[in-house]
Amino acid sequence: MRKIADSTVRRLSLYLRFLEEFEGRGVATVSSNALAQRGGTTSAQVRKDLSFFGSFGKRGLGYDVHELATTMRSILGLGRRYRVALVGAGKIGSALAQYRGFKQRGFDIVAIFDADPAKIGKSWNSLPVQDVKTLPAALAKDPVDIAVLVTPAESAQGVTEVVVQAGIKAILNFAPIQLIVPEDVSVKNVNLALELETLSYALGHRNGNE
Amino acid sequence: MRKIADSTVRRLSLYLRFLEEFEGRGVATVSSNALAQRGGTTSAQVRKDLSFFGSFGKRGLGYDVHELATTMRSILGLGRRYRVALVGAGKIGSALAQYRGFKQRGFDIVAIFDADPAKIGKSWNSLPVQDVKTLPAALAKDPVDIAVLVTPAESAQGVTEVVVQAGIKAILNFAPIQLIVPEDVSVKNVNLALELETLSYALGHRNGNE
DNA sequence: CTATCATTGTGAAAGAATTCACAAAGATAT
DNA sequence: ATATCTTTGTGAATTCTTTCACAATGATAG
Repeated sequence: MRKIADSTVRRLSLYLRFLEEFEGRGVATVSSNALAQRGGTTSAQVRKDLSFFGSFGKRGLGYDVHELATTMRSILGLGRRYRVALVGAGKIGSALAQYRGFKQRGFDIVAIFDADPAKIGKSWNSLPVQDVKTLPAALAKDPVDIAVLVTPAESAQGVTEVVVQAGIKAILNFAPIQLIVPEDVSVKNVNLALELETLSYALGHRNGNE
Repeated sequence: MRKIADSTVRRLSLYLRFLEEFEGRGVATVSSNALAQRGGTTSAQVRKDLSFFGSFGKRGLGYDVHELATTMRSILGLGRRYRVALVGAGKIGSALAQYRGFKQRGFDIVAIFDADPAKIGKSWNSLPVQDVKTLPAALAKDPVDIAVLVTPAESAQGVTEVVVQAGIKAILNFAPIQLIVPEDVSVKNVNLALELETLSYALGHRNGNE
């Protein structure tokens, strides 16, 4: 399949959220324009995004909410649950472990690792914090789909190599460095301080919103 | 000044981080290529990004690390500290309140608000959780620069209107909805579940990393 | 059954962002 | 000094993304 832009995939994910919201409210059909307004984009953008994957609407009527939601879930690979390992049991890691949003959307945190002896052995949300040294063995026994890295910047690349070695193909990285990975491994970066810095830039240059 | 792309600003923020790292290691000069490699981009991209703001390098030599870092900080508006109010004292909010990364980079959380009577009055990291109803009065007395919204989706727009009314011009939004704001207010969205969903898309379509 | 209205799907156009490629400037070695 | 090497800054070319605009399709009202 043709390469789909990251920005398109993100929007699909948003559309799905809106579709589920409409579904919950019992709305049966929705137009590209309604989706667009809810997502802060244009109806042409919505239709173009969908068109990369097929044609799902009815002219004159719009899209069947339930049907489109199902299609979106299938495109996004959300028809199954994902096993997630969390590496790094610091402040942010702790919040993620407890955050219900992940589980709600099909992502189950099934293992937590850290290097700090003070944390190893403690239980978090009923999961034991394991020694990161045991990560290869643990993942060999119980493989996971996704690793979430919440380590300090200086240990992130090392941990990356270990999880890649363990066969993981998807990493959500909170450490503020660019990870080097083989090209069949997907990495998404989240950098909270960086988001604040783009806001401080905007405050200094007063140019509207994103 | 000419409108600068958001992607450029984000990269500048990354470059600054690398520059500070080089600075810490006592490196005196750096080439666009060195910065590019560290940031997972190209040297032409680095030079183009910088060129929007001026010309800071020496041909044949590169950039003075300290000088460029100072320039970047000034461009990004990081020559000062920012007062931040946190709205929403849930799991993620709690982690952010404790996260040292913000303070380190000049962002001080100075007030926390929530609507839940069970949380109001408790202290978090030595800051009292205040009733969100008192937000307008509190911000009138002690203004802040940035609001971080960590509320449920359904209350986010309401809170937004309150903080906008209070004169805030920058919002970091963790709620999974598109906030409607006047155009002189900057909004940055962070949506963790959405990041995981782009990973699940990638896992299903096996197309390399971001 | 006909006219009108709503809405999709999509090529083509416009607009943005990235990469290329090279002259200009300066560093370094001999 | 001179030749060679390094690296910047930047227009031009390219590639990617978004928006436009409209024919095609079907719904709806009279």
